[in-house]
Amino acid sequence: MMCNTRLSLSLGLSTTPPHQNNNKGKLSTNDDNQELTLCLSTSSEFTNNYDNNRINPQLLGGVNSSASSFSNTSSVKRERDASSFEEEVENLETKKVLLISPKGLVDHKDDDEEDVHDYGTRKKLRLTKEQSDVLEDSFKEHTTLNSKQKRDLARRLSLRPRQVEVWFQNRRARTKLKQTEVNCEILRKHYEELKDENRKLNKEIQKLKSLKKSQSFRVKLSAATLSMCQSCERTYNGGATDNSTKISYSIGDQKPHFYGIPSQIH
DNA sequence: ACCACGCTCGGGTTTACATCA
DNA sequence: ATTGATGTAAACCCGAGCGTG
Repeated sequence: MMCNTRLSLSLGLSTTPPHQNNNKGKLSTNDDNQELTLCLSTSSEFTNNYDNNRINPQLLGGVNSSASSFSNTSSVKRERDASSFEEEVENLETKKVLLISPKGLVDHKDDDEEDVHDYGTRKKLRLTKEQSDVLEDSFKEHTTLNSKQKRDLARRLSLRPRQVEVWFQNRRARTKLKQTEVNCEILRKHYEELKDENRKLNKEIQKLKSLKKSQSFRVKLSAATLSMCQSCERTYNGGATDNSTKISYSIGDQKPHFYGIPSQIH
């Protein structure tokens, strides 16, 4: 257990870290922070103070101006079960020393405010099995939530509506990703089939080419039996009488014109 | 019609945490 | 027992679209 006692004293106007700003990324000043606060606690107590009672980390840490400036904390044991706000306040009351302006400590966190570690790093809540199951069941019924459904679900699961909203957003993203993977696999199989078909067709082409070659060889052997091509009327007449092997060549035509051979090419 | 505002969503990213070698 | 790599998922950021006053 960490017992590094920390003493923090800060004074003055501070800027809310972007990551905890409700206005998503837009920096804003918080006039309410114009207060003098002195906190004495262990590091884990700092966590509780900030997570549950919304002390601005600027007030705890002092002069830093970004969330990452507070991230040098050791890992904090995650809280699987959401404890009630009252319990947290009670814990705080026994641990903290608050000299001036308790406002920051006693304000209940808003729906959109997230949990953060001491010094401003966000704390990641793991949903319990039961919470996940309920959310999954709800997702099966409807992949999006209206405000009332969200609130009801949040109340039922002791979560903030924002957490329910985020869960559904991430769940939809996961579903889509999975579907994309399935589609990708289908396309891959289709591609393999086409490749296979293409290979077969190429084989067929090679067969035909070799057949054509052998036929052309036969033509050479029976060159003397050529006769007129009826379509182009160009003649290389060898005077043969057997028209089963007759062939004629046309000027400007690469393809030989066959006679007597069942309509293979012409 | 235009504007400001709030809300929600999708897509992408960050990061706390768990697990495993 | 410790540690680094890796995967997962909660939380976040941002831009876009829509409804409303």
